[in-house]
Amino acid sequence: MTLRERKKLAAREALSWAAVRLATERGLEHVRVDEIAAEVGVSPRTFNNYFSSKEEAICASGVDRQTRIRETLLARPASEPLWEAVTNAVLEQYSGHGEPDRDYVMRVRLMIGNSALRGEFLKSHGKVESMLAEGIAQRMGVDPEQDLYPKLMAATVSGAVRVALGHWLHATPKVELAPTLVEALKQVAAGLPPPEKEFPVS
Amino acid sequence: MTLRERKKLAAREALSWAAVRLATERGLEHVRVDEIAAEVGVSPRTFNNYFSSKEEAICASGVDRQTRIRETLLARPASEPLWEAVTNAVLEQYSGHGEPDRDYVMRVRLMIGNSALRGEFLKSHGKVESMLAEGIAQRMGVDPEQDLYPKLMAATVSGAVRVALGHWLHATPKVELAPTLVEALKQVAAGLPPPEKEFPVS
DNA sequence: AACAAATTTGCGTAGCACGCAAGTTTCTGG
DNA sequence: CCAGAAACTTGCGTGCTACGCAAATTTGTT
Repeated sequence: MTLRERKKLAAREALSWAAVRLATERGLEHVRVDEIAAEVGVSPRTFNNYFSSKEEAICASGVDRQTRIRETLLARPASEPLWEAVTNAVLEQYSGHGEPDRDYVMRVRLMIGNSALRGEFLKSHGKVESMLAEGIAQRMGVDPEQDLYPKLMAATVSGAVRVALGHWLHATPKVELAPTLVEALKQVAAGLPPPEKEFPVS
Repeated sequence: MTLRERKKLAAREALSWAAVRLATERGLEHVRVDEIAAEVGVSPRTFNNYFSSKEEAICASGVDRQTRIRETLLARPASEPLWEAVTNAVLEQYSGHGEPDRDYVMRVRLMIGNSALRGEFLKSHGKVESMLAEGIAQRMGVDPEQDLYPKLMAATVSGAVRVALGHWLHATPKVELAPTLVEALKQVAAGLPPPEKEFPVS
């Protein structure tokens, strides 16, 4: 990787993290773009070369990492059934911060809590969803524009992840993330069978 | 319904439609907030009392209508199985413009095509998703904060609708909307079984 | 070392969201 | 029908922001 690219990536990440840090400290509305730029030692104009809003900058650090879900998925053994592979790929994404990653929690809470960020959060999940769809299509060897399946599965998985994240954040008493993710994915993979109040007949 | 409320609603809809009309004519970036306000005969400041951006205004007309999905769902006969009721509720939402509603097509195409609007589009679908989750929870008689199921199903359905819409818009040759929706919903309700290349056993 | 390509930066501009404090319309109860 | 209250509209002012453009700087290539 060339120097240029490394520098660019570093700047991008630095800006994103600075944005997150300042926003968690003072609240998003009390952070100005200039300050984020200053924090990194870069001109305000440059900030806008990387991101077109502070909201985007805040979400970027998450998206960038999760965008690799495509590769993560393709790296799974080909023998694995599709749903299993996808589930494992998702879990790998979130296994870095197994549980006690305060920073990560803060960031997600920030994103979901602040209404100005929720929109950008959804937008960012959209990007991840595209990546995932590509990965699925590639693994299945089908054209994602022709066949509904990949996008459908990507949307479903992405939705499940989103819901699981939200639940994990707000649940009282606390629950663990990984099991919640697994449970959510298992349910959608089973077609969300309506929970029976009585025991189902065998 | 009191006069005040009627006027307010009328203003809101007028603003939203004016925004859509102007945006389809000239492209979003060549529409200024002042013009939208002028078109409706209202002060620019008032526009911002209703919407906090042109993007929001454009999506609003769609969201407002679809927000009724909660009532639509609750109005379905209680005897109907959940998935069936949800599917029918969704179809009802989109049956008004069965197929040839040019205005509607233009608006959706505008929203999905323009990158500035895609974010707002996702945001708006998020609102619909919440409504749907509430409806499902209410119909099931469970607490949506406690039980994952309603949000999970809402996210899944909402994702399927989104994908179906996208496919319907871009597919060549053209496909019909309703069958596409039904197919997408059927697939997610079945847990997206991996399509077999060979015939499945039994 | 020298040239080409990409990136940063400052400047200028147009636009926008929103708080606030009148002014205006609608609603309510007597 | 008529006050007084409540809701909504409007104009103004302000600070922030996104982005085009062109010059300066940095990085890559031969």
